Amino acid sequence: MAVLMHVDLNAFFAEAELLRHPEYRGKPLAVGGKGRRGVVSTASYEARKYGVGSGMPSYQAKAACPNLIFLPVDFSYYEMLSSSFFNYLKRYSPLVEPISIDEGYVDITKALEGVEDPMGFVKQVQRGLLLEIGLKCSIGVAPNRFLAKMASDMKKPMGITVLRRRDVPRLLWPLPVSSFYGIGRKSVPLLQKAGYKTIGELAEGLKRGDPYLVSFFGKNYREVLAHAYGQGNDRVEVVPAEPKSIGRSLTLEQDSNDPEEIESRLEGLCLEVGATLKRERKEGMGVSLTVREPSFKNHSKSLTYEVPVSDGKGLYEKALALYEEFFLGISIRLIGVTVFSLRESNSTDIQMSFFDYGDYEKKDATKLMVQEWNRRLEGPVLMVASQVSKKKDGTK
DNA sequence: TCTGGGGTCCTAGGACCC
DNA sequence: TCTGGGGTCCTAGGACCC
Repeated sequence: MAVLMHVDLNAFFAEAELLRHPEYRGKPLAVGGKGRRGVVSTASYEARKYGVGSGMPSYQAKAACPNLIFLPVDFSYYEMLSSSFFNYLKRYSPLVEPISIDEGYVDITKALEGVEDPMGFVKQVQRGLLLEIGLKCSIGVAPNRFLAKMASDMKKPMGITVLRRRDVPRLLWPLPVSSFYGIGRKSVPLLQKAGYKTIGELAEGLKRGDPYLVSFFGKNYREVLAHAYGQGNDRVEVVPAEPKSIGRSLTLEQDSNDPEEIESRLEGLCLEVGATLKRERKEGMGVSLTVREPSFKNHSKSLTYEVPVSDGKGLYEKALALYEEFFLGISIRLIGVTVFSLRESNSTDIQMSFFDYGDYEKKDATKLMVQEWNRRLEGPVLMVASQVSKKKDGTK
């Protein structure tokens, strides 16, 4: 049987700030958006005593805790620490799967062979992380991903929880359905109304095949049933999955219906997405524009094209067309743009620097590049312009 | 002074093809 | 005339996670 650890960094953003601001240690601290509409990303444990927590509007956090030290999110710093964290984990087993910036799975089945004190091994992982990098973590140890994840949540901070299948009735079933991984804000009240308050009650209903639950969970039914009885996938994927979409969004400081303001924000977002596409060497066949109304009602318009979007400028043209066609004049709280149907971009920096070939078929772009080379080298012309067919656009 | 930002996955309906 | 059925792609919306 597999042995998996789920390692979860405790109050990661806050602890990361405390590492470089030791003077704030012992004081209530929160990391989040400082703007009028900002929210708390992470609160330190001291701040949590005041009721400050993730998702709370920043102004409310400051009201709840007047001494709160409030710092902006510094993602690239956290990413740096995060990669140290995952590299550290790889010293115990090569089978490490990052799940997010602050948590991951480690398959320690092999690593534990011949180890006399498995609990000591796990304690060493936790202590070493604190000693060497200065980060606190909670660790769940279990025979599969689901149980390991549930286990790491059970003791925080600096907890270690072993959750074997035989422990499920005692340790998992008494928990409220809200703590079940995959059951969120919207589902909890519905399940409660149907009489399922604890995971144990849910497990019983699932086993019984309650038609309400069958329809409620749909194609996930079998997996949820397995999870409720402590069974599940035990594979740890070491090779990172390719991203499926890249996007940016922005909540405006004030709701606006001013096209000039909105378009300039949109352009900024598109340029950022374009920069990420370039850095990740990706291009996308689809563009989606998202708008949130002041009422919090979301709308999205998306289109798939025949020619990939690979840079910020080309993205902005498409996003702007969607904005003008569908959202011009309406009042907006948030605007976002996403590129999807990603594929590997084979464009090199040299190709990109010659010209923007976003409006051309890819093969034509290659022809154009040859032309460009020939022109610059004043060498033989290998192709003539008439052979290059210009395509209007990939818009369907 | 209500409610961020970056993602993944699922559902459902319509178009289209065979 | 009285309405197939499966598969795939696209789009819009929404739940959920960190």
